[in-house]
Amino acid sequence: MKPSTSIQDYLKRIYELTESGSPASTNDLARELNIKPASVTGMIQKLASEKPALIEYQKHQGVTLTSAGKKAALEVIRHHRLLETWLVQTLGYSWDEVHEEAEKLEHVISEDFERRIAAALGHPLRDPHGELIPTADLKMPLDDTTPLSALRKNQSGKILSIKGADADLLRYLDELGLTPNTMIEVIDYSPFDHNLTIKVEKKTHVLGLSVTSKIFIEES
Amino acid sequence: MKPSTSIQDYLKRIYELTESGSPASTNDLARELNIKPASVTGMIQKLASEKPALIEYQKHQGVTLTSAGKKAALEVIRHHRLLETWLVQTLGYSWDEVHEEAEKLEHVISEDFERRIAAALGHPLRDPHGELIPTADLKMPLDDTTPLSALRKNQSGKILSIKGADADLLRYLDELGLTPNTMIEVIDYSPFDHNLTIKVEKKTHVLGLSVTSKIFIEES
DNA sequence: TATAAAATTTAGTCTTGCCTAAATTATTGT
DNA sequence: ACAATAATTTAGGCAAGACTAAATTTTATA
Ligand SMILES: [Mn+2]
Ligand SMILES: [Mn+2]
Ligand SMILES: [Mn+2]
Ligand SMILES: [Mn+2]
Repeated sequence: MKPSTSIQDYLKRIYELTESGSPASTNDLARELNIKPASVTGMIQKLASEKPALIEYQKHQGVTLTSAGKKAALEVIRHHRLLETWLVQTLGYSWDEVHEEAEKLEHVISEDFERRIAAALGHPLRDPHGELIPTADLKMPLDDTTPLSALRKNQSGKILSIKGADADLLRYLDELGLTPNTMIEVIDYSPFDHNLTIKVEKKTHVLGLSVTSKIFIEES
Repeated sequence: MKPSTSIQDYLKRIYELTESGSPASTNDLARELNIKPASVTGMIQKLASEKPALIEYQKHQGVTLTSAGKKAALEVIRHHRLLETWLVQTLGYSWDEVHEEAEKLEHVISEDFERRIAAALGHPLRDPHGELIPTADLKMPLDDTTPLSALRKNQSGKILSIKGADADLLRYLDELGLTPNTMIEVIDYSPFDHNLTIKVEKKTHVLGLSVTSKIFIEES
């Protein structure tokens, strides 16, 4: 059985929150999903007791995905990222507008639809934010990527992706020319506030940690 | 508030069943929606007591749409038909494949998405089955159309539309070349079984009532 | 190491939309 | 007119997925 829209959203968030390696906490999930923590506990318990279980869960210890759960999560993420790519390419959406639409469509498109848009787009590797698109057999490609916040003076590289769906941030970055495939160089670093001064296309900008932690770089 | 997916499907079916003028019965609705009659009664009572009411209802008398209900129905129908048109045009779906996909997408696309596909398609008047697409301000255009089953020997005309979503029928009609905009002529009529012999592109076919009642003609 | 604060879980409730079984109302054939 | 049949409604239940309030557990702090 295909998981419900609700469950698909839980699994997707759990995937994202556990990418770092550590389990996802009830509260983090509640925040990301805009659902009260008590309700999240309920759903977590349900997902852990499905057969096969979609998540691994021990009281108060947070959750991780089982391989069944991971597969279901990657399915949704593939839909989401293909849809975003497709909306931008064929309907002229801008990269800050697509997320909400894809968030709803991802749950209802058929596998046939997925194949058709993937083929029409030429089986793209990344979505409009530079995020990797899981393959048709539901493997997430590997990526050698560093958050911009980890770079220091004189380091440089190419922007690969922007994490997160904050439309305001995306519009801001767009104005500064900070989009995927752009080359940047770190000019300066302020140790106390973690601000980075970077150079992009002859211009310099000072960016705070809330921005630099969302931008991912391929170092050069 | 936007009606739920369930309610949207009820309103759409009620619209279709009441196009003839007579109210839609509980049983007809139950059959069309694949929902048990008892459940339909429950939903009907709910829709009739919303404020504003979406349907008009008197016990045992069937239902009709109020103007609010009709507007909501036309909204869904517009989505459905634009989506079908778009899936055929941009993703190469055939006319017998699109219905199911549109049936799910119609409930989740945004008004922005609707505007974008309408514009991208050049504001089409009809969907791939020849059905009229409600306008952006939610009026259903008028159509001077006759079911093929009402034509008799020597009458002729152009196929405007095929009613209903039966994929097998659509594939069959496709093979015979009976698609919208095709000219046909009635060669013979059998009064007992209501079979019609028609000529299409030099070929003749004998069609029963279950087929001819689904094909709508502009007489010439 | 004892509290205080924060995170998490439990318990109980609500809404939506469906179901079955039983009761009621309408229609039909004689 | 009246029984049989068909259509519809009522009554009672269930599952999903959310919520609030209260209890519990963990973690942080003094
Ligand atoms: Mn898929
Ligand atoms: Mn979603
Ligand atoms: Mn539908
Ligand atoms: Mn609309």
